[in-house]
Amino acid sequence: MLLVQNQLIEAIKNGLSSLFEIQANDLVLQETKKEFEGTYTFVVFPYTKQAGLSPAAIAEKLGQFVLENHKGVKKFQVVQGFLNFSFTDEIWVNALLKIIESSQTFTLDNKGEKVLIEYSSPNTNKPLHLGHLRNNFLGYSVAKILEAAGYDVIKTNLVNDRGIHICKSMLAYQLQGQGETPETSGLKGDHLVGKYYVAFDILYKAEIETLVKQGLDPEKAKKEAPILLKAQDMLLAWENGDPEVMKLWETMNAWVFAGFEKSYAQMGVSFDKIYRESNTYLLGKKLVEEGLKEGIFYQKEDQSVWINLEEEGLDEKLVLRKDGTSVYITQDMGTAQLKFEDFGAKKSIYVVGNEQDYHFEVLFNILKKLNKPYSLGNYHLSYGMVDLPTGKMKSREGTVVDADDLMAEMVQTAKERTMELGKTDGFTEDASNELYQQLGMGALKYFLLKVDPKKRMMFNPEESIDFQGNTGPFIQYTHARICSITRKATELGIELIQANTKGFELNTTEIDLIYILGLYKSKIEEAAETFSPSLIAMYTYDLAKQFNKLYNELSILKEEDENKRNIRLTLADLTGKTIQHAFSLLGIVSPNKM
RNA sequence: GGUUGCGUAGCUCAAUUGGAUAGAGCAUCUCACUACGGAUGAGAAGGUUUGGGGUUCGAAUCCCUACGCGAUCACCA
Repeated sequence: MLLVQNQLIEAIKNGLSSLFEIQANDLVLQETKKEFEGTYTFVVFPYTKQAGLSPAAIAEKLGQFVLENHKGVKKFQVVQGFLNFSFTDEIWVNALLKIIESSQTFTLDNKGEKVLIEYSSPNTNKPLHLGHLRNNFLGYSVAKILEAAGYDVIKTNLVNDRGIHICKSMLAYQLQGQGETPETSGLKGDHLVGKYYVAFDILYKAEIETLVKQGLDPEKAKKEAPILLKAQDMLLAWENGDPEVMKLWETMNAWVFAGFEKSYAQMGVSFDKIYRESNTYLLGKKLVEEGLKEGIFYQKEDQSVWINLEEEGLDEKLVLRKDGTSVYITQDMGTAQLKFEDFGAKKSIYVVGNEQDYHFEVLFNILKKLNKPYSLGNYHLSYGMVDLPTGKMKSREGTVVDADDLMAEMVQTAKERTMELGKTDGFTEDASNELYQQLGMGALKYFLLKVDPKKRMMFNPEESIDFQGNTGPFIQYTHARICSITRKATELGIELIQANTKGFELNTTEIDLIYILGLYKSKIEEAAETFSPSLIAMYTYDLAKQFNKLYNELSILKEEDENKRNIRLTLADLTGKTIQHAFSLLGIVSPNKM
């Protein structure tokens, strides 16, 4: 389609220049609105002054010129200042053949450029929740899209396995754990540890209350609660390598990692390399020391280390505490350095929620000041929070939608829905269970990915995620239906169209479908540039919808005209393959039967 | 309070980056079928794009302003 589009642009340019002596460089064609006839629309309003004619008159003359000078244009229509063009059927069939040829491999040419993407980034003090699901699905999908767009992608995960919050779970476990393990409790490791994170908060709040009752200022009470002080001591002990603390930390972390591994497997996401902050924070400290020598950082009287970013429009920022322990940003500096040493990629994408916009602005500015070779290609893919009707999720207060629970629920819903419809007749038990997985996870992933990543989105746990309309299962269904058609076609010995492009007559439904199919590769490109899986999701929906429309209006295998039958089968086949590929970019499986 | 993002149908989301009568799904109502898979298709209804001003041939989109909702401004991560 691109070729046709460019030819049309050229023809319009020539028309403008020879009719009105207007030299226009960047002409943009728009898609013609559904209610009008045509494929592309050229807006002539901007040229009325230069041409000295009414918009309609310009459009009329220009349309006539293009019709005479461009063989592929079948007709044009003028509506006010909008000039709409339609192409001949032959152009469309040729376009279809080109699309098929280029869809042999859907991926774009290799760009010879490495890109790092970091996503997931869980804390090892609690299980994953709904927000993490959006993060993981997004990160995985963006990685897939970048790969398809021709980049060499390295997926990384930075696990936040150290810090005061980890000590909180540990401390509560020490106090109340009584030797409980995942085995004895029957709880998944991350859930067990999360239980003690909540327990800490309860103890902490109780202590604050007591202190306040004793007449202490609430703000002061928050800082001086004994259990909090103990947690701080524990962090220091950890950084000093205290054997007992280290042992507990290792044990509890191992539980959490085992739990996460299961969750990741269920999500269908993976990583090329997993980093742990416990391994990178020392490197961060080293970078701080270097920067201190070079005068990029400075030390205050209490020994804490800072950077001044006021010139960049930001504040002073702490990079090392007065007791010498590292903070969040110290670790991120170390990780950035380590990632560069490991992979040498100059482009790096961080998939992290928009609550950390400020943090990443600071981090990227620090890296620039340090003049690191990887300091210019950083991008914070800042996605919006998932809101519940009750407001924001808070782990400590238990107002979270747990990731494992939600995924299990989705699979269960898929099962019920499928059994209601009696769709698993002839399936083995294993096959049915696999199908429920694919459908349930497809619904969930599509639900979270179809929305523009930058935007906040709403999730209502009371209303289950749909399986009809603009949903994953709707598109999966379309794919399965197409598979059924192509299976039958093979049995009947019906063939796809070959190179012969003469003598085909097309309906608008077919033309519209060819048009959409032709957009796919440019959608991949666009999604890669904007890091937006939602573009792929919306595209796939449009494609499936257009195919279903055709399916309802026209016969495919029962069509008696051989040319028509074969071209429709070709369209079905290509649609199925495109859906399958597009969904793979979203991390969604397209079953052949459902 | 400073910084920053957002506000579109009852609900959840779109809108080709300034273009035509603002589009989909869900929910509501009507219709199509002995079908190549109905987890479908066609249609109705639903909107002063938060309010008010401005910029121009043309504004959901850009500017100003008021209101509303988030995020952030930690020696938490």
